[in-house]
Amino acid sequence: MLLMLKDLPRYECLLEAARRFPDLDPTACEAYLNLLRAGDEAERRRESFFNEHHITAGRFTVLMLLYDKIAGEPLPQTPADLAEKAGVTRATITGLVDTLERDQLVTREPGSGDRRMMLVHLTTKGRETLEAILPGHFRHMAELMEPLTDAERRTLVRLLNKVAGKADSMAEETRCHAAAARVSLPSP
Amino acid sequence: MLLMLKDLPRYECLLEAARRFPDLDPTACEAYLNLLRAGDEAERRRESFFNEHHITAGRFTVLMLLYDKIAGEPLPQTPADLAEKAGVTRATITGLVDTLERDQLVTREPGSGDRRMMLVHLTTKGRETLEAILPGHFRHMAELMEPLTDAERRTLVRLLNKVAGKADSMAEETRCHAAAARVSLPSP
DNA sequence: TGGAGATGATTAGCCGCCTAACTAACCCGC
DNA sequence: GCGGGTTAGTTAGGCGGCTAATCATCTCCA
Repeated sequence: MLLMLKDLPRYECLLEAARRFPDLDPTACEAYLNLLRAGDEAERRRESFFNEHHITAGRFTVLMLLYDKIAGEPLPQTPADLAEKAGVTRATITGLVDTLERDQLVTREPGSGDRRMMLVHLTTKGRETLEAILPGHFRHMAELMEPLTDAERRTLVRLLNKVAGKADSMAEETRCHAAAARVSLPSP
Repeated sequence: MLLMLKDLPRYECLLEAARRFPDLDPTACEAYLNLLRAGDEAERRRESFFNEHHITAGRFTVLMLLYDKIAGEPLPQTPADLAEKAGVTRATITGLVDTLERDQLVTREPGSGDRRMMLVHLTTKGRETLEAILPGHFRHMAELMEPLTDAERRTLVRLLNKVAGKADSMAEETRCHAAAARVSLPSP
């Protein structure tokens, strides 16, 4: 969870500041700060909801990934798969699976063939825990989005997708620069 | 930073899932997941930018609060003020100010009158560090929001404000429940 | 066939955020 | 004045994210 300003600067202040900082684009800045704040608020509500159910967002995500295709069968997966789908490093998954295994919500087993691989399975207790949380979680989402009409939700999704796409391409660029740096400096 | 799904479920999957979970509102769920993902992506880009300048988002926020009114004079403030404005606990501010003081970007001094209070000051080095980062930070914001037109930015701000307002009122409600619980259970 | 490099998972250590508990100082009413 | 509740700041401990380094295994090619 990120540290964020509780009360955002007013737009007039941004205009004022833009006079001193030619790089400051007031409408971009306003949109950016509002996005960070709304995302942060939503995350805090989410974590608060999960805390009431004695789980964390990270653990919940792993359980959801193992539960997978909500209509289908739970599917054992490797830590690397989970890391890829969750968008975190494998080391983070190791830590989460450690605590989930301690609480008997998942099990770890050696995988098939390749002896480096592990397979993480959802246990019956894990499935029951998840299914006990899900309805409340869905209601929580619906409550948070309640002030938006369906049309507004569609608009919001469209605009957020534009921003997320841009963020993605910026991340890509950073990775390329890093790779290029590694090539030009073979052994640090 | 929160662990989040990299690829969101498609809308058809949500419709499918809604048949099994009557509490699932597909458009709310889609908007919610997109908000969390976009917020998370933006935070990652932000942290990545700050890392390149050897600072963290938390430390940057504290420096900004001390720099304050961008056009005005740096203003010493108490840790409690900083915590309130940043939306974190006082303990978090203590930790951030510890490292900022170690790096000589701020100083801590006993405050005026009330001997419990401390005043955190921005040092010259702190101000110079911040001013070296700000232009790039503004360009970073502008780049991320570049795919949106001015009209879209205004719309986005309006919709995000609705959601943030709702999140705020939900948090308020939680706090009231907690307070009520404390009253009805005088000594745990 | 055998060694180099790639790819699994894990470990160790840092950081920021949280809550809960503590200390010191303040204020207020008797 | 002085004792009780309140408030400021800190400390201690936990968690979850990250990177970098380690170890085991696999793969591929000379």
